[in-house]
Amino acid sequence: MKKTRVRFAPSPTGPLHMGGVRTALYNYLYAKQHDGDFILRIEDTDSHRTVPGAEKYIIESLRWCGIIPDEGADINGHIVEEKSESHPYAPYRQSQRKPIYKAYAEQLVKKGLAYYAFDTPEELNEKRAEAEAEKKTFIYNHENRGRLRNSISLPEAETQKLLKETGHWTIRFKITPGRDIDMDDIIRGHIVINSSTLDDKVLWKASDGLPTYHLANIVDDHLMQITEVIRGEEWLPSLPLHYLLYEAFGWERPRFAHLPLLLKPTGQGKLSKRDGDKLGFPVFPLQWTSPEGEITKGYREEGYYPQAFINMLALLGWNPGTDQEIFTMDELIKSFSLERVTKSGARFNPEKAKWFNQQYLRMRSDHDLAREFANEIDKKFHNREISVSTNDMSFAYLASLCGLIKERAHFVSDFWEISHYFFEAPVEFDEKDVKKFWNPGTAEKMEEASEVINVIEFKDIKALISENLNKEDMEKERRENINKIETKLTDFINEKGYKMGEIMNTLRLIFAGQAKGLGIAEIIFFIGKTNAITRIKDAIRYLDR
RNA sequence: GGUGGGUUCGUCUAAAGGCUAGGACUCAAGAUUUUCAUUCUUGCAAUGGGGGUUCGAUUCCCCCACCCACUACCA
Repeated sequence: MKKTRVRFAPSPTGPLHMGGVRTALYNYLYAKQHDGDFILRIEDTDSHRTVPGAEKYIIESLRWCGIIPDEGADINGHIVEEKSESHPYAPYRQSQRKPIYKAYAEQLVKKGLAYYAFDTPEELNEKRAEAEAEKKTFIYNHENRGRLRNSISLPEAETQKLLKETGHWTIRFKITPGRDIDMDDIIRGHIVINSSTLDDKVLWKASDGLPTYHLANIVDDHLMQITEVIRGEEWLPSLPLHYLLYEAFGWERPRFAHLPLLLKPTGQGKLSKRDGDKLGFPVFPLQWTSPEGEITKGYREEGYYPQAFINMLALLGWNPGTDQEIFTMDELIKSFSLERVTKSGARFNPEKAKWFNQQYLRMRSDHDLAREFANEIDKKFHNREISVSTNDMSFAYLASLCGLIKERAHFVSDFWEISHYFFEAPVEFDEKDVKKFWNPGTAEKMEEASEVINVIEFKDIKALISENLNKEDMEKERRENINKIETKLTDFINEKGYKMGEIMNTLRLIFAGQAKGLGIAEIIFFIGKTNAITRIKDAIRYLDR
């Protein structure tokens, strides 16, 4: 049994988008499930389209997602250029494999399966334009090649002369017409195509001495002993060509699987790189800065966890056949199968993506969340005093707070919005809520509430933290103290015959600036007695004018 | 235009000829809660159309419609 070897072979023409990440992911899952290798190969045979930084971006994106190539890139995230035991097929960048390809193309010419063509791009464009004017399509194929300038139509001497004198000739694959090509796709099953519909594709071009995608792809997949080619559906039309190429070389071909496309959330067409900013969700895993300096945000910068991002992508076009939706990478490796990949294109749903992140946020420990939240705060207020990350005392406070608010957020970046009033008194009060809850007599009730709070004997969060309790005791104490505050407050409200909603919401308005948020007892427990009373006094002064 | 691929709730999908077409996201309602959120319950909502084959089609076959991809010396 041959060792499973699959590859992800992106072209560094720009940032990798999420469709590309999914293709890489499926390759990776398949490889790991079969105890095989996942190879990264850079297909940069079009030097004009190569974008500086794109290659690095692709590798970093895959690393962020936890998709680490076994071959192709080293542990530092650089494409491997020198052969070694762990990288026997180096270099893994096609531009650096340049010397390899010409001989293979020539080999096909010798076999009579390919030929030299001398038509210039301008000549061909002209032909295409002419055909289009007649509402036809110009195809470089068996019908036309006899009328074009190539080694089939031209005398041998002329061919030799042109090969020597011109620098822009190409080698084209000679398609024999009238053959039904039987193909198998792991996802789509049996497909038949007649070779007459194919054109004589360029395999190699003298202008830059480089192969085209098709040749480079087949040669490298063969040389690198690839066993399964898992790629996007846009390659399905090239499958017959690739079958014929393997046949022409006399090589055993890999098995093929063509993945469904990722479609735009709204409107028509496949998800494209431009959709991101337009529709308000990222299309890229990481932030991308174009060579022109234009910045596009990625999932990482939007606050997504890579695990959530990967999980979401895995389920876009594949399902396990069960109701399970949350998967770790290891679980994905165990459950994945190409047979259960969907055939039809999948429309990407940004709402579901957020939901996935919410699920992962909740699974996170308070400690981890606190660290992430501290970073957020530092980023937000690097010039202000609210810096909690460096202070152990505050960090414990943060962790405890995170445990309380994580149910209410999709992202850590939501945390500040939800909990800012734990760090500083509200700077303004919601007008509607003031109108609703601040009536004649409210000030007096708040005075009373403030007195009640003043006499409650409780330890606030800071006091508990300073006691260095263990986890269980801490949790127990926390609950007991919050309960105590709550009981005293409700007793007061009931004894006075006040309305629960009225008093509680007014207090919330005072503490949080609006009539929504966490439990009053929890807020008091966190901001502490002194702080709570000060806020009430200040609010009365401010609102009771 | 040509070639190929596809088509189940708004979206992602399950049902490999056989229970009332199931689940998730979204949305709505209710319960819980001092508010918001969470949680729980309930609800809305689909087999593109037409022919076959069959006792019985989401499923198999044919035609149509629509969507998508490809159609470069790009990948």
